[in-house]
Amino acid sequence: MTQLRQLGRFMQRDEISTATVTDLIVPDRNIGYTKGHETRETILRTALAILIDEGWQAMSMRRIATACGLKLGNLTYHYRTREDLVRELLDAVIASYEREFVPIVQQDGLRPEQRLERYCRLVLDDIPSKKTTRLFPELWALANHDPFVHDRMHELYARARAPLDAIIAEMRPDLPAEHRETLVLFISFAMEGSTVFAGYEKPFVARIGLIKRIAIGSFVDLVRSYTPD
Amino acid sequence: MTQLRQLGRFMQRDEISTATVTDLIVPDRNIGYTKGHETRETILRTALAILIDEGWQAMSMRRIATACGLKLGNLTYHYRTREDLVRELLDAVIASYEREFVPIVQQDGLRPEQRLERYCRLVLDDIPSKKTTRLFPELWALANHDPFVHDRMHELYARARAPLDAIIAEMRPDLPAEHRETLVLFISFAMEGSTVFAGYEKPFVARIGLIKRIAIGSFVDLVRSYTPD
Amino acid sequence: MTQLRQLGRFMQRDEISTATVTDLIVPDRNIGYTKGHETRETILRTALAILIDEGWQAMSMRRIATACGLKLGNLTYHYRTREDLVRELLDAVIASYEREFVPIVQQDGLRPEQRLERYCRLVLDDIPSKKTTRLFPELWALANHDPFVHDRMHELYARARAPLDAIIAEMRPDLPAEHRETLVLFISFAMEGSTVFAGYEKPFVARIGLIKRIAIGSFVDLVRSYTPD
Amino acid sequence: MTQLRQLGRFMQRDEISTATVTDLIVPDRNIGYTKGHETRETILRTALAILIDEGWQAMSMRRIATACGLKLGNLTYHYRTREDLVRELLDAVIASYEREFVPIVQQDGLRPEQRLERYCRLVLDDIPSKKTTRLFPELWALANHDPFVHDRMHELYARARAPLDAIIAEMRPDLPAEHRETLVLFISFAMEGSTVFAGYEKPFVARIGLIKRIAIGSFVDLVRSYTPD
DNA sequence: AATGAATGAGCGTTCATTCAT
DNA sequence: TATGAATGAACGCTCATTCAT
Repeated sequence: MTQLRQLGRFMQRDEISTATVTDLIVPDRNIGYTKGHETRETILRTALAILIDEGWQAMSMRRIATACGLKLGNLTYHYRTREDLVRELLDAVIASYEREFVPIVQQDGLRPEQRLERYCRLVLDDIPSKKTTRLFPELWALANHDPFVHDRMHELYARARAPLDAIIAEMRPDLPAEHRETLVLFISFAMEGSTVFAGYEKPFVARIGLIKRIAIGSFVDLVRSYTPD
Repeated sequence: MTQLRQLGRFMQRDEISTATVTDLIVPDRNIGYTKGHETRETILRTALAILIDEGWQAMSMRRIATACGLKLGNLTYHYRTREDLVRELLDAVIASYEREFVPIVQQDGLRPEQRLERYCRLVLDDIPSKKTTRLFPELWALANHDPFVHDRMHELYARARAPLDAIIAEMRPDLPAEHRETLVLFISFAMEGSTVFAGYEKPFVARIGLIKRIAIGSFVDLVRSYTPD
Repeated sequence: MTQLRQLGRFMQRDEISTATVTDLIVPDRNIGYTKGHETRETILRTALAILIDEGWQAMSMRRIATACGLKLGNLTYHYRTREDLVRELLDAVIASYEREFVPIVQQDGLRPEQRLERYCRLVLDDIPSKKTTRLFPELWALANHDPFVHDRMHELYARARAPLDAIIAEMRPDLPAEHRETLVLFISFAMEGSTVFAGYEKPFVARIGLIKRIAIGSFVDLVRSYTPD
Repeated sequence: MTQLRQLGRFMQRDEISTATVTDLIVPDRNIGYTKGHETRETILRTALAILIDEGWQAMSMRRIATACGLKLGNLTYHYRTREDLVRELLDAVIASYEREFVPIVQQDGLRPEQRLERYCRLVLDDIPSKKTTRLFPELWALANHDPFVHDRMHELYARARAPLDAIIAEMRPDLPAEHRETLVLFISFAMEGSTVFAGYEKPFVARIGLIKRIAIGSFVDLVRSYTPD
């Protein structure tokens, strides 16, 4: 349990993998002043990197400040409270996932089955990334005790499920909405569950290929053959 | 973000749901001295209750001590460091899950398909319990940054998968081990994934019945019809 | 003890009672540039309102700035240091009291006793105002640790006593100066003392009428019948 | 305004006048452990000394800790929050005043007028003490924004007025209660008002003798001759 | 087995002030 | 005039840990 503290103590700025999280877009509040905007971007990127590398508890204001090369006082100038920072961070992170996943299945010219397969493949391809593997379990844990995280996270998931719902509606126009939605739900969280087992540095990450095949095959069969009884 | 603090401020000892977690067994190191043993049990039970009710960060030594009615000094007598306490807590929690799940499928006289269904049903029935919904995401997050938690948790999962592996081996003796294991893995984490969406106080907890039916049907189909190609 | 913080959190700009303190006159240092002068006036008025509503500690540069709708940087342009602001604020506040009280007794055609009564009545009428009740105890406390406040405040009191001294000199030309001055002093601080008990929102504010009658009667008797022995 | 900070910076432990405030009685919570009790006594005495010497704002947890020779962590062990400390401090301070003033007039064998004179003399004798001069204005200012201080303080004053009420009831059994109480009130706050003018290091401290004579004479006359009309 | 006492580090936050633009 | 940015110090508080009794 103590390795976190030790990490925090000895880790230098450069060791943090900010490079892996470059797609955060920070709202530009003071148009015309680019400096502050860049600083806020750096802050969020660094905070996310710490969150990913060392976990929620390590992501303290002081830790973020030193990792950014900022003084604590200046960090609180840009984000007056930790809560402000966390909220904007979550907004940015979640927005980045939305940007990534929503346009996935808008590629026309594919049959719905192919689009289903493609959707699942893209989701499962993302699982073993360090960012996803580390970030989401953190969010799941936080969501249990923090309504804001809970709501934002399930909002993201709802949007991520929308294209899947559209695909299945095409494949199975006969299904009542509730059954269709629950199929979508099942497929969605069956894939999410793989994070803990086949994610970054997880025991079965090497088997992700076979897992993917089994999962996608199973999902396609399910959608094809499901009957509400 | 602040609700933890507020909970901590207003929550009284009695409100903690120790009642829901009565099945912890603490190793009795001092045979004959039952008092200390009971105290250690109370400590772990209380710690778990806090972990479940308020999250990992709230589970501080002070918090545990006051919730137990112990003085801090006495708590550190029983568990010299927080790490000691956490390790024994995780051991006890994980052992309790093992006691719960391992004997599940040893009921003879059932066909393997029935046992598969039964296994999945039992696992999914446990998902919406407060204890499971709150505890496991916490473990998943911790496992990302703490090798001890990582190892103990995956050890638990490995044991939990063993009966499923036996069932599928019976159903599909033709399958190579790797394929069989991966099927088991997929079924296992597909169910785990439901925690975040259909667990205690989660948005789709009401739909757990339909989810269960879809999941089990899908798993049975999968095991029956899977071909390694 | 925490209500200040809560006040600070929830109070909006408009709730501050700037309306009650409109009689501040700020020295215009840049004749011709009225904009800055108006800004300085707004700043002082707002600062006073905060001082009255929330106390000395709440009157921070940031708090004043946001309450004024100014940016902190701009506030420090107008008042380079907090000390500058405080000094000018005190000067303005004290000057406003001087403007209020000095002309009180210059109304001719009244007998000295009537003017004494009138003076006391005016002073006592002012006691239950929010401004006076809140401001003066703050000044008394500050004066104990800050020579500037001490000196400015007693300068104000000295000027406020002057008309009273004139009245009593008329009524009792026989009294030696020291005795007359001490009578003035006694009457003066006997009235000041009522602030804490019968001021704004104080326990005996409802009894201010009877208090006034007792006080004035007592003072008139005292001046009439006092003998140095 | 800056001298407070400088005082805080350069003042050493020994310079604080703890000697002037030795009559605080701290509730003994852990019977048997005298060490902690002594520590808490020292803490309150030191806190009071700082409050008197440097004012409310200077009485920070860090300031108190260093002035006591304690570490901050240890101070918060004895008083978990500043609020706890402040409350116990005020309770102790106010209790000490009660111990001092309540038994004043229980000395029998004196005529009521003599007891009235004696009461006023004792109150006025206390005014120029550093402790009283410094402490009460601080309380008055705090009471304006803090209901706890407000209530405790006026509770003290109510008890302090009780003996005076008894005396006047003896002298003037003909007076209705409300008139008697208001007389008491007037006498009481007329004396309190002298704090700001004739207290410790105040401009008219040298004239306290004459003030005392005028005040007491005036009060005796008032009680004797007051008519409700 | 239990308690009180103490330490040192860290937390989030507020603040007065300075300065470049 | 006015704004954004930054600094350094202090604040109240929580924490894991150690130790004498």
